Amino acid sequence: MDGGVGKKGPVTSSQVARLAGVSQSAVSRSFTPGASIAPKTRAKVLEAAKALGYRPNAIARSLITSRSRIIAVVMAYLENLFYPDVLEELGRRLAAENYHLLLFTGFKDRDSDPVFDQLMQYRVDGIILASTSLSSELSEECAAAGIPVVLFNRTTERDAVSSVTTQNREGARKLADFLVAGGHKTFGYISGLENSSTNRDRFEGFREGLAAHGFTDIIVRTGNYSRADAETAARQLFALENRPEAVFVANDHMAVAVMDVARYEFGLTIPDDLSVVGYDDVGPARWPAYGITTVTQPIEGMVEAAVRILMTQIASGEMISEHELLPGELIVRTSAIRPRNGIVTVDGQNLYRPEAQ
Amino acid sequence: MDGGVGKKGPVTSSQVARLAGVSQSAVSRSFTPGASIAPKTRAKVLEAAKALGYRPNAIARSLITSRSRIIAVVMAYLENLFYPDVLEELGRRLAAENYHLLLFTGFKDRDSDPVFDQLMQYRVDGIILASTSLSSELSEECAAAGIPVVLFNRTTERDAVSSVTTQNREGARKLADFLVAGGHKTFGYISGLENSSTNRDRFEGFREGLAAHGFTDIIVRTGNYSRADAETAARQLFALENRPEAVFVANDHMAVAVMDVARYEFGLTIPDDLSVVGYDDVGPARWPAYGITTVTQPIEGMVEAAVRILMTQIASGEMISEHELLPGELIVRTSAIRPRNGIVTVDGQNLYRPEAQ
DNA sequence: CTGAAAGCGCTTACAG
DNA sequence: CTGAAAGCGCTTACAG
Repeated sequence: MDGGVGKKGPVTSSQVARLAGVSQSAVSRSFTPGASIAPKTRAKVLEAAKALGYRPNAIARSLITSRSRIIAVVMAYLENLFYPDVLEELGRRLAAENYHLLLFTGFKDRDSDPVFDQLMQYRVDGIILASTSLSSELSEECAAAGIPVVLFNRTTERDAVSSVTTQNREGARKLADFLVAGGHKTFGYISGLENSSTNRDRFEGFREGLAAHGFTDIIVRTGNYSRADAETAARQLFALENRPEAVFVANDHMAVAVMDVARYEFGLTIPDDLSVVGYDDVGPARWPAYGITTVTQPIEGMVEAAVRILMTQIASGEMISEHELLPGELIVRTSAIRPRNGIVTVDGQNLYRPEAQ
Repeated sequence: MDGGVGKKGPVTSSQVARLAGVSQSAVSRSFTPGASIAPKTRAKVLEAAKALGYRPNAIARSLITSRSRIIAVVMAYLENLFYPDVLEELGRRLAAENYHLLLFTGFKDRDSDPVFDQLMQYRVDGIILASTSLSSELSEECAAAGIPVVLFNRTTERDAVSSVTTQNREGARKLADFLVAGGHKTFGYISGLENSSTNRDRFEGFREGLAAHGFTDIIVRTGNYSRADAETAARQLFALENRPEAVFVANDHMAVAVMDVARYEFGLTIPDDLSVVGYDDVGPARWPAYGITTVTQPIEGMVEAAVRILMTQIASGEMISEHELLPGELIVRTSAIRPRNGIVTVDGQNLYRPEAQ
């Protein structure tokens, strides 16, 4: 019997109590931080617990405290490396708060019902929602059920549900400024999912930015945040007689695909024949083969905010929504022609900050 | 009160029972597939449940059945896209089996104790372990505690714990054959984590394969499965006076970094100046910028096997270990000089199958 | 500081 | 097919 773990399944607090010669309550108190228990008693209990290999049953504890210490993370697809990065940071952060991460992924991002049902059955303490199509439906259902929800990297019209995003509109406007300052005259946009708030904000910011300089024509194609669709969109765009000089792709994940199509199918040289800018500052954007000029989304800050909002709401029991809006930075690399002015170097990174001059 | 969900928290089976005019047992039976309940009674119950927005409390159910229907997935890092792909497939597959996925990630892959403690407290029904450093320790602790474990993409010396891997040794041998057939005479290897079984198998297969053709010298550098370390290793390798003509990088994730260093820091043309082969067939390996000649690891098959092994063990209660060893295919792309013979095209993919001739 | 007792929301023999 | 009752492993007033 290594460590006292026998065939009869996990050890219970009563078994520990018997061995330690105390009541079952005393065992429970020994494992509850801040409970009123004599140090001596506690020591006896911990010794017995160790001898038997006892660990409190979190399921039983949940039932009585009606706190599962589980946070559900809904992330339909992980194809875009941005999300695995977020997931890793969430794992770290939630563990630090002594919470656990129940992951919902790999489902066809259409109907929320099955997912919602599971969430409810496990009485999760909170939900982080990073799935575009599901957002509105699911978040309303959860809010109605009194479960704290934070939308991650997206918002809905309803103000009542908390969200963490970055300043997509401002970021996209900066990209427009950057491209105009670089001397480009014609522009294309390869969009993400058309009903996603992030896509809308990025497109609007881009349009506003260009309009401010008198450019009102943007050739738009749809990439749906997927590599395959982005490739198709790029093919359409580059086959055009009047191919735009600069293309803003709604995220880096697609921008990589767009650059591949430009180079390997159309023989274009980047940035001489075509400038490409993206969004997110995801891994491949930093690889020399791509060197994408892009706007960062600060994952650590976003995750920290999401967890903080959730913890606050769980602790207070109040459903007061918060909206955290973090800034992003335009990082200048090699995928687009650079303007003469406005680029500053900070910590070895080239940033576009025209206002700093 | 939308849907009957009021302030007093989730609805219980007793409340449904009262509304439906039946016993609480009857409500429970209505939600238990195969339980003995009259269709009429069940209809009444379901109606009442719907009116109140009732969902069975999975926590309470777990407590009594001592089945949590939760599978823990331990995956220290998600930097290598292979793992997010696995995770997505696991999400799909486990959901199909009506299981849930508790994810442990983002921890410093050193000491297993905190992770193990959490696993135990939640009484997970099974564990899928895809973290190199933790494997041996954690898997033994879990086995001792009677929790089914499957090692994913790794094995330990102890035969007692189940595992799912691909034929790394055979795959690496094929790569050696391929490179020799391509006319290469000098060889390098950039390794993964040196204590990982996968790395050991790949290296041994490679060495055996080369030795069979009379090549016994391999210049080895350590990449630890990380991009940063792989870059350093590549720099060392390429700075050598007698740089090898062909390099086998232990996985595609690192191979991308190695190719970047070769091209952008050493000005090498691939494959004219240098042949690179990898392993896994991960996303970027398929991008035209890399086109890595590599050996596949069939994610769907691996996940299917891992889940199947777990389900079997959970159902039987027996701790009989299984070892699933899936084959991989050598896919020929553009990162290495091709041999004249042995390449066949199947479903639009070029495979190296010299024996098929 | 401690123990006896109630109770969290279910499942499941048991008796009818 | 149905209901009353026991019990899963805990936490937490309550009384001492």
